[in-house]
Amino acid sequence: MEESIAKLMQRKAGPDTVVVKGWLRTKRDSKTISFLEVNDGSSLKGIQVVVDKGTFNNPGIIDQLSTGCSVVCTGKIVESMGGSQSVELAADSVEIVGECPSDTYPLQKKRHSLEYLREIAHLRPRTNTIGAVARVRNCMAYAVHTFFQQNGFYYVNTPLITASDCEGAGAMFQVTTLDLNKVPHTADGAVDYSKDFFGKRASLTVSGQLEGETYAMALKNIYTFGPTFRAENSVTKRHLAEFWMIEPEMAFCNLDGDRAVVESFLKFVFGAVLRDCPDDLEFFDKLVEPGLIAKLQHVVDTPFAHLEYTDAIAELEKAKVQFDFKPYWGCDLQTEHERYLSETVCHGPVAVTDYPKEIKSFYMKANEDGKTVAAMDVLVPRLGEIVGGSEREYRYDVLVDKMKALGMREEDYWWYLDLRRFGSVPHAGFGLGFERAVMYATGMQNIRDVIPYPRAVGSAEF
RNA sequence: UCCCCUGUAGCUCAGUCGGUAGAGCAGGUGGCUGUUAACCACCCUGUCGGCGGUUCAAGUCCGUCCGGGGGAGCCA
Repeated sequence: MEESIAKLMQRKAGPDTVVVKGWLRTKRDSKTISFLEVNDGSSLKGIQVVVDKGTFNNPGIIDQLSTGCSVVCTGKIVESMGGSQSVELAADSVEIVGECPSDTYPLQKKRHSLEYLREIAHLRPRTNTIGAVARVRNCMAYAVHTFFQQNGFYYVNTPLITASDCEGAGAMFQVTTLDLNKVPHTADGAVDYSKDFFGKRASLTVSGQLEGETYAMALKNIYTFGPTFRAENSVTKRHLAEFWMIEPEMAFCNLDGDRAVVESFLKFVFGAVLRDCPDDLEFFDKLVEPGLIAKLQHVVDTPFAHLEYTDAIAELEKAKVQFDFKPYWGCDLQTEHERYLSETVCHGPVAVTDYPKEIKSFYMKANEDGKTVAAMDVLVPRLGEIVGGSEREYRYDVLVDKMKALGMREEDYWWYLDLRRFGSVPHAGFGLGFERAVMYATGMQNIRDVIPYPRAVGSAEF
């Protein structure tokens, strides 16, 4: 394996000949000397390659170098005379691997708008911002697996194509091989899905939770981490049609246990970014969200507060600030409420639990009071909700009654109900939208800038 | 789906009361310098998103369609 530029720049000056491969970000020329900044994505800042035209064997090549071209440079690591880097490469040779015509190359040595970069999503990872996002995203994905693996969770791959509409979490994308110009019909005029690929109507999954629960009933602690799809007709900076979700599920676990896992999980993931991506975070802190590092450090250092929904509403009702939406018992918390609870009441992350059953999903465990369910949202400063979770209803009769009340058909969930018939145990879990977490860690304001190729309504270029 | 904003040079944007378009950056040329988004001078660059309308005259006003952004709803 070749040494990355990030590794090379940690070296001390030495007599060894080293090779630098990467893309030219900028060239600063003078009569006798030329400075090249070469980046290979291993760090925000590239290595400075210095060409002394007097001793260089191929000075003509310098004129052919332009922003974006790929190069192979060989030379020795030397101490830098400039102020912005400790070492640099004194080049013996520079070779152009792929040229990059400057009159048509869409990226320039200047700041571009993120909107413009979205139009050239295939080139934008070469920019500072999107490159840094990619490294932070990678760090977080690795940390997610590390956290669960270290704590005895098994990684379960739940299906992407499903025939069940989990919890009605959102509009679904239909999956079919039927000829849309010749859709087969049954005698009563409905679409005849028995002729379709799966013999029944199928869709892309909106959540792997129900399938995840089945494996938690065997492996005790599991997690999923994969793509999820919502055909929601919403174009916002916080929604995607295709996004990645993390959904752990723990058997023999109640809501308090769930809350404890969330807290250590979030602290671990954000802690990993603080530890492993300091340069990228500094960049985001400086140019994207001032105070970002302090915000993340605060999440890592502060014990999460805990408020029951009823107490949270009481706090909101006595708040001195004017909300756009007046809070009352039974209302769903608006983002403004969530931020107030986290920022003003708790001064840090807070888990709000025990919500009214009417505003939560069918599978959440009913509490003794008959009014609330064992649900939990983790709220963080500046963002609001970052995680939603619950203890699941594990009592067969209670669950069936609830489904009936909602008009759900038992036979559609026969396998899910089987879990409550055969060795049922209290269990709990939560879901985290990975891109939302990456937004929080980077300060990026639009979800389309934290995933390589965003899919949204009317937008699936590339 | 609803509401608001927006579309002008390769990029970021200005363009007043309607009178046939301008700056910075990028690019080109030359100069200068161990430079750091280098710097200095000069030069080049336009179906003003599309279509239609009002007007002597439309980048500017009106209608409509398309693209982009933000908010609401819904959520992860």
